Amino acid sequence: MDNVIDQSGILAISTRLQRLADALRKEGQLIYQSFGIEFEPKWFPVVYTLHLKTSMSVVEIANEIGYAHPSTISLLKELEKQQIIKSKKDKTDERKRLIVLTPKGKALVSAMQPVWNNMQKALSQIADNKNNLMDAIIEAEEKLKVSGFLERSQKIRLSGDVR
Amino acid sequence: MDNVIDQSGILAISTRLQRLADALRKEGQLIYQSFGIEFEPKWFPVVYTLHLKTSMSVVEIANEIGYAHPSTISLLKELEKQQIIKSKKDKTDERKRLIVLTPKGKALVSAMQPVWNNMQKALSQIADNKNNLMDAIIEAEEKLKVSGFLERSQKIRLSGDVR
DNA sequence: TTAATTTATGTAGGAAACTACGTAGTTTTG
DNA sequence: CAAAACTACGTAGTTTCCTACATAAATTAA
Repeated sequence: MDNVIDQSGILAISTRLQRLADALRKEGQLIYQSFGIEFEPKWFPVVYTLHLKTSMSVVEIANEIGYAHPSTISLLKELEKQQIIKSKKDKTDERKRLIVLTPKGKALVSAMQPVWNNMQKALSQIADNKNNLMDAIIEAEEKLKVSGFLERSQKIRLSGDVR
Repeated sequence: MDNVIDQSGILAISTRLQRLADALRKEGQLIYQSFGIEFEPKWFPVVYTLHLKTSMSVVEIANEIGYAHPSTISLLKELEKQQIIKSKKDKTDERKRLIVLTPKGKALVSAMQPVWNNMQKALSQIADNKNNLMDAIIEAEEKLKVSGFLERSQKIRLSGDVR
């Protein structure tokens, strides 16, 4: 609480969230480097998803990781260039591209297991406090699913709350 | 917990943080609009800071809001174009620009008080759960200040934890 | 079975932050 | 007090996501 933004409290929450996301992503990058692994934090959602689900279309991946599909496409381009994934046309639906991990991709996933394990421990240290950050995120997202920020604002306004 | 990324848990925490930040910022924009006020969520840190501190240099603002100074400069450019702030050279230090709210900026801050009040209530609804999101952020940031993500990762690695 | 709609993918460009680097004042130091 | 170091500001370009729009294949409906 040593600066104005901290004091402004919850109003700057999206700023705070983004700052934290940024910090963790950047340090995550350094951790992969420190393990001598060529991998970028932003690739994690796609690669982890393909590791579990084997073969998916572009839009399926996008939905799974909660990204817009153009963002997913550009990640897939990078991963294809790195030969971590490859894709082939779906025989039964010519529109679809089925994405799979390459052998190199699978080897990478294996090699990253200890890194992910390590990161998980470090992140748990950071996020598990009186209030657990991951749980707080999940809870907030659930609230938002029930009724969004705008909707809540309007309900509060209509309830005669003009102070 | 209905998709792979949710299940991957804490490893995707920076993704989750960013997604939430994005969602709140976008809805925040809609709330300002619904109140008929021309204001962007990203301006909040600068404007709120100037509201409290009256007159500050570019770098002082950047430090206060926790942004890199070039980010601050581009926000200040927008705010100057909107005539919400203005700046003048510091007489005693020719390098510095002192930034202040214009009368229009001050009027805007007044007009936004009920909006900020409303948002604060809506955000509290969203963020206050079994785990309070804002407190969780603060606690995690404090942990990071003591020892960063990378540093913790390395300590965990050195402590013979090779599982 | 053609026309309308929906779905899957792709491209282009935008938003909100960042880093790297350069210039010009200010302060410190030898 | 001149040289070196530091500080303030600015520009350029990058990163990681996004939205808007286009096209083509598949499905649904008339």
